[in-house]
Amino acid sequence: MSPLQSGLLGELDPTSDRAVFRQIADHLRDAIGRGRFGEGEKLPSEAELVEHYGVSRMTVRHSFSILQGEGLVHAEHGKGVFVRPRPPVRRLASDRFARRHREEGKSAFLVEADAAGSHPQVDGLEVKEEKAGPDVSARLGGVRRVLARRRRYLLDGRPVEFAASYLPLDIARGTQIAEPNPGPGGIYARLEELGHRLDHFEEEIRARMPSPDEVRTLRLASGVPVIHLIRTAFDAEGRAVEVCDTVMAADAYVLAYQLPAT
Amino acid sequence: MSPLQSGLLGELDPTSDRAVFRQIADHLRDAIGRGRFGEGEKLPSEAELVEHYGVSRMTVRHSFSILQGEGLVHAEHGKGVFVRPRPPVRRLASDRFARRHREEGKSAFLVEADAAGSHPQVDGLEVKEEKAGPDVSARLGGVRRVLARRRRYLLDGRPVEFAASYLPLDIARGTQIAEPNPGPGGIYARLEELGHRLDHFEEEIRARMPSPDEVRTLRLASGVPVIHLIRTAFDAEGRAVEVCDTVMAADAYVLAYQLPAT
DNA sequence: GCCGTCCACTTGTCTAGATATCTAAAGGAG
DNA sequence: CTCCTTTAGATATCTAGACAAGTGGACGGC
Repeated sequence: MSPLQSGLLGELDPTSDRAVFRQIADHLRDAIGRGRFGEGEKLPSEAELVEHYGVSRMTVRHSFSILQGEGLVHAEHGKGVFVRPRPPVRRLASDRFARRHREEGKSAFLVEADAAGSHPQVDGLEVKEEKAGPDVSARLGGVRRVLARRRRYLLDGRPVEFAASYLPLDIARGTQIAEPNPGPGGIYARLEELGHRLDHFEEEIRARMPSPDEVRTLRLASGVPVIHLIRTAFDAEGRAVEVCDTVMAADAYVLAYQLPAT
Repeated sequence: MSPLQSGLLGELDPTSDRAVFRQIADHLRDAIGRGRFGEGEKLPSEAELVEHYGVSRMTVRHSFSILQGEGLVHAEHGKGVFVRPRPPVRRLASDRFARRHREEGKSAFLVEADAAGSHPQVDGLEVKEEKAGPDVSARLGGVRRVLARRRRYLLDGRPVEFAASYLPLDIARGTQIAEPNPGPGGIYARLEELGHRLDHFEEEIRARMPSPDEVRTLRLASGVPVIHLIRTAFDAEGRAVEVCDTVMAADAYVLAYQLPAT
């Protein structure tokens, strides 16, 4: 174990009433903030910090767990604790469902990812008829049974988002929307061909910590929230024709909207 | 200490390779999910769980810390660990800056909160001229110095959001925008009176875990992310006339947007 | 009735170990 | 040179205790 360079991290303040593990977390956070430890770089090992601060190992681990909860660092078993690199973010523009994009024939996800130079993938596709949950049913105007399309999206091999689309059965049953591959332009193009000219979308955005299921599905590091987006598509007659429920890894996305001032 | 009702929580599976503290966290999470412990209700004390599972206290505490990180529970020193109640959420509609609302004379925050039956407050108001940070400068088209307006918003005494508005000095200096109270309709009404007819807004949304500063300012429970919203206002000539940087407690907000399908 | 003290119960912090498991590099057998 | 074993160092899990500090009720003095 190489000795820790003095001055790299400060010393504990025994007069402070701030808990020791918090002081150590503060030191490390500060050092990361100052760029003393760069992205992806390894922090001092637990043993080194035990030595440096003269505390027990559990105390140092507690400090690390604080920083993990903040999403600043991540631990790798047998290797060390590393500054978490900020992954490239995908920008979701508010015009991503504009008709002109749909007419190019590829789905919104694939078009955008290609443009950003990433390798996109779709995964775990599942299409089936099922009973609508209460929330979905309410948003679709009370329908009981829906066609559900679920899928997961990956960027350069990393899962970033999974989504479920729900459509009323009287619209989707027997159409290409009920096929695994909905064809060029995606289900929105098919909806318009079926006479449901899309008028507008409503999106609701929440952020929260992920459930254990979501951690698994999106392979989330600890300290990474999710963005929960619920989009409802309305046709020209004002009918809700689709609800899309999307959960995104928050560190992979920026959502961008343009609002009129009128 | 009252004995734990048997059957309330399961027993450990010694053959499982899942860590004990995770199994306990799973049991508690499951029990909360099933409504076995309702919102605001007290979970069994550490000592009771130590007794029930036959493990050491640190192990039980580890389980609790997992659930805290997920935002499911919160601990109160000397009292117990409680299921975290879901606070009422405030819905931010995408037309909240529409001119027709501005003309009513009250600020967007106060109007909405009153409508929702809550008691709104604004706090820590600070108005001053300063050097623009690189991000703000870039968004405002390269201006170096700006007027900064900072404030914190509270709902029924709970801080839910703090925001900083930045305006180019050549627009704001010497106007009512530079006063603590910008007058009826807020700074957007003043901007329009000054000849900057607002054309549209751009909003960028991110979600992440809060910094320690943000935890303090918003009095955030652990396991609650923040929504970071950056809005840029453009006038009819296409000039960026304001950047507003807002950090919101994620558990207090739903953002709603309406998008055209064209 | 009121007020303070005391006590039981609670979570918060910290220690000093033990054992397990994973990683990567060094070293030896073939 | 290749492949396997060993080994050092790293994190993961768990224990059994110690003392600190906040909460709230019981109880007694007044």
